[in-house]
Amino acid sequence: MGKRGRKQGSSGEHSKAQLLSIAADEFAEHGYFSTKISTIVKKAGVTQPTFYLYFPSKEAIFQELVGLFRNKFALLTKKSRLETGLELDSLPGRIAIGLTAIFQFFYDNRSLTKIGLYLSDDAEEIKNDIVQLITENLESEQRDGYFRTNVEMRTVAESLVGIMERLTATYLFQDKKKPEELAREIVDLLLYGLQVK
Amino acid sequence: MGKRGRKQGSSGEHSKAQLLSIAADEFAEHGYFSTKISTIVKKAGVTQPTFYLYFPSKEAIFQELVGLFRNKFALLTKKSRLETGLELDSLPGRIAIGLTAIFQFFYDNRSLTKIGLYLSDDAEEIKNDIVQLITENLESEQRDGYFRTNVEMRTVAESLVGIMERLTATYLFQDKKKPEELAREIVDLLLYGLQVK
Amino acid sequence: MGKRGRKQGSSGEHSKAQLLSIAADEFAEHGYFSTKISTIVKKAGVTQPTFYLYFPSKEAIFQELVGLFRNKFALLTKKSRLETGLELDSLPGRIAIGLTAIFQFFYDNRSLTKIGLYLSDDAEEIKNDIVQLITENLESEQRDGYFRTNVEMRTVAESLVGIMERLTATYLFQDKKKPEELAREIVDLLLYGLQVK
Amino acid sequence: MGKRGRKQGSSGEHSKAQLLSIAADEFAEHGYFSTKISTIVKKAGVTQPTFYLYFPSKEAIFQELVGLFRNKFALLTKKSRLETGLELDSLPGRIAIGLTAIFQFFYDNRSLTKIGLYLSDDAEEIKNDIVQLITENLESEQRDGYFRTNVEMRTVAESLVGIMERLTATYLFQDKKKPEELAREIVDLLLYGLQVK
DNA sequence: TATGAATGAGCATTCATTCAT
DNA sequence: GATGAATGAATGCTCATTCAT
Repeated sequence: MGKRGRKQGSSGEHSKAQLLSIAADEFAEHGYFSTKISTIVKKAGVTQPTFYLYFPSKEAIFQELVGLFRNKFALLTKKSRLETGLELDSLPGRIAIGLTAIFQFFYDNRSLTKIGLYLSDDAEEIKNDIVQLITENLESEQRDGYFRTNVEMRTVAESLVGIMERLTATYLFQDKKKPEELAREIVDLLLYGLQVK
Repeated sequence: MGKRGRKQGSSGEHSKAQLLSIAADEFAEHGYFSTKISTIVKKAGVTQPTFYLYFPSKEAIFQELVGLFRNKFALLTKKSRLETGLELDSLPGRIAIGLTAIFQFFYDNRSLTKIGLYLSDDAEEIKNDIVQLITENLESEQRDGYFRTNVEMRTVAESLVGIMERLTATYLFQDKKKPEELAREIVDLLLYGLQVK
Repeated sequence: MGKRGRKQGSSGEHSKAQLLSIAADEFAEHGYFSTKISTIVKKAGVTQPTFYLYFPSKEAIFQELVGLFRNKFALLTKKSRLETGLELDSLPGRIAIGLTAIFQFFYDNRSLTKIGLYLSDDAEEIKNDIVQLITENLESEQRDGYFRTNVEMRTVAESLVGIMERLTATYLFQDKKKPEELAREIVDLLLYGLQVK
Repeated sequence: MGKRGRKQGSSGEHSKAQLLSIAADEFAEHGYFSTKISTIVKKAGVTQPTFYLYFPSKEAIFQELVGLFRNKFALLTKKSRLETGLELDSLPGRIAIGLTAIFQFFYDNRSLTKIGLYLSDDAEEIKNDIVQLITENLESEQRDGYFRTNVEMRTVAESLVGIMERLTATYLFQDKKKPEELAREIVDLLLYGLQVK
C-alpha cells in the first residue's frame, strides 16, 4: 500500500487531481492574485515543492483549469446546434435542451465556470469563441427558416452569451433557478420578445 | 504662474484629478493587482508620497473610481424610465433613448466603465442595483401596458444587463457599433424576439 | 490685534510654547518614534512648515524639552543639600523637604519628567549627573556626622535615584501617593532600614 | 555535512536561534524603532524572507524576547523567598543569595535584560509583576519576624526594584561591581539604613 | 508669521519559486 | 514522490523635511 493507505501507483495522480480541485475552488473564491500557492498546498496537505512537481507555475495550473472549462464549454455548444427539418412548434423545446446542458455543466462545475467565464484573462476570448460557434449555429438555423431573417445573428449570439453569463451568476449560482428554468425563460424571451400581442 | 506653468491655487486639485484619471486607465488596462502605485505616480509626474497626500491607499483610489461609476450609472438608469401615456408605436424609440445615454456614458468613460462593470469586487453589487432599478422601471412600464404581462421582469432586467455588459465589451469598446445602433438592436431583439412572423 | 484676537507680537511666542507643550505630551504618551510631527502640528492648529519655523528638527524640540527638565532637576537637587549644624532629630524632616520639592516638580511636570527620566537617550546621563550631585551632598552630610560612615555614598545615591524613579512611575504618576508621603517613606526606609529593632 | 558545514537537520532551529540572539543585541543597542530587520538578517547571514519564516513580524520577535526575560525573571524572583525558621543572623546572607542569582541572570543576559527591563512597552508591567511577587515574599518574611512591622512592604518592594534597575544599569552593566557585591550592598542598605548607630 | 504642495529616503512585509537531500 | 529551508524581487506605505509664495 502507498502511504496513507491509498492504492499504490496513484499517489502522484491523486496529488495532482487534489491540487487541481483545490486550486479551482481557491481561484474561484479569491481570484487569481489573492490565491496563494501556500494556501493551496496547505489545503492539499502537501508541501510547496510538491506543487512544482506537477505544475511549472501558478500561471500554469490556472491555465490548465481554464483549458478544462474551455474545451467542455465549446463541446457542449457545438452539440447544441439544431438538426434541420424540425417543426417550428418543437423549436423552443429543442433550443432549451442545448441551453440546459450548458447550464447544467456550469452548475456542476461552479469553480471552473467562474474561472473560465469571469476570472480568466482569456475569458473574453473564450466567450468570443463561443459566440462564433453560436453565431454559426444561429445562422445555419436561420437559413433553415427557424428564425426571422432581418436580425443580425452575431449580435443575437453576443446577447445570448451575455444573458447566460449574467443569469448564471445571479440565478444559477445563487440556487434561485434551475438549469431548465433558465433555459426556458431565455428561449421565451429571445423567441417572442416583450411586445404586447 | 505656478510651478510648471500651471495656474496657481489649483495645483493640488489638478494633481488629484490627474492621479484619478491615470489610475483609471491603469486599473482598466492591467487590473487591480497588476496596477502599481509606482507606475501611476510616474505617469502623473509626481512622487509616491504625493499619491498618499490625496488617497489613503491603493484600495481607496480604486473605490473612489468605482463610486464615480456607480453613481453616474444609477443616475442614468433612473432617468431612463418611460413616462406614462406613450403611444405603443413610439416605444422602441423611447426605450432606445435611455439605452443610448447609458452606452454613450460607457463609451465616454471606457476605463471607469471597465472598472465598475468588470473589475471591481463590487461589480456584481453594482449590477444588482441596476437590475433592481431596471426591474422597477420595467414593471411600472408593464403596468402601463407597454409590455406583455406573462414574463418575469426581473429576469428580463438581468438579461438586459447581461446583454449590455457583453455588447459594451465586444462592440462598443471595439468601436464596432455606436451607442444608438446598440440601443436600437437591443430594443429590436427584446421587443420582437427571433420568431418568424 | 493679532489674528484670532491674541495680543499682538506674541503670536509667534504663543505658537512656540503651544508646540512645546503639545510635543511634551505627545512624546510622553507615545515615545519619540511614535510621535509624529504631523500630529503635533495638527493639535497645535498650525502647519508643518510653521513647526520648522521654531524648531530645526524633531530631534531639536525633543532635546529642548529634555534640557528644560534637566536644568530644573539639577537645580532642585542642588538646593536639597543640608546645612551643617543640624540636630540629628531634625534630619528626617529636613531631608524630606528636598525630596518633596523634587517629587512636586515631577508631579507638576509629568510629561516633561517622563521624557527626561525615562524616554530620552540622555536619561542615563541626566540621572548620572543627579547621582553625582546627590553623592556630593551625601558625602558632605556624612562628613557632618549625619550618616554612618561605613557605607558607600555613591551607591546610596544611585539607589536613591532608582527608588525615586520607580516610585514616581508607580505611585506619584498613578496618584496613589503624594510628594510628601513618598519623601517621608523613602527617608524612613533609607535611614532606618528594615531590621527588627 | 549540511550547507555551510552545520550539522544537518537543525538548520532551521539554528537560524531561528541565531536571529533571536542577534535581534536581542540589536534591540538592546539601538532600541525597537531604530533596529532594522534588514540589519538583523544581514548579521545572521540570511535574507529577509527567512526572517519571516520564523517570526511573523518585527513586533513578534521583540515580544518573544520580552517573554523569555519575563519568565526567567519571575522564576528567579519566586525562588528567592526565604524559608521560615531562619536565624536573624543568617538573614543578610540568605537575602543576598536570591539577589545575586537575579543579578547574575541580568549579567549573563545583558541584551535580554535591557529589553525586558528598559525598552519594552511591557517593562512597567513586568516590573509590576515582580514587585507583586517581592511584596508577597517580604510580607511573608515580615510575618516570620524577619523585618520590622511598621513599614509598608509594597513600597519596599518598589524601592528594591528601583534600586536593582538602577544599579544594574550603572554598576553591573558597566562592569563596576559584581552580582554578589551589589547584592550585599543592597542588603546592607535596606536592612540597616543610613542612621548613625 | 504662515502655508499649500511636494519629496527623498527608507522599511516591513509578501510570494512564487528553487536547491539539496 | 516528497520536503525542509531558503531566497530574489517586489510593493505599498510612512515621515521628517523643504520650497515657493
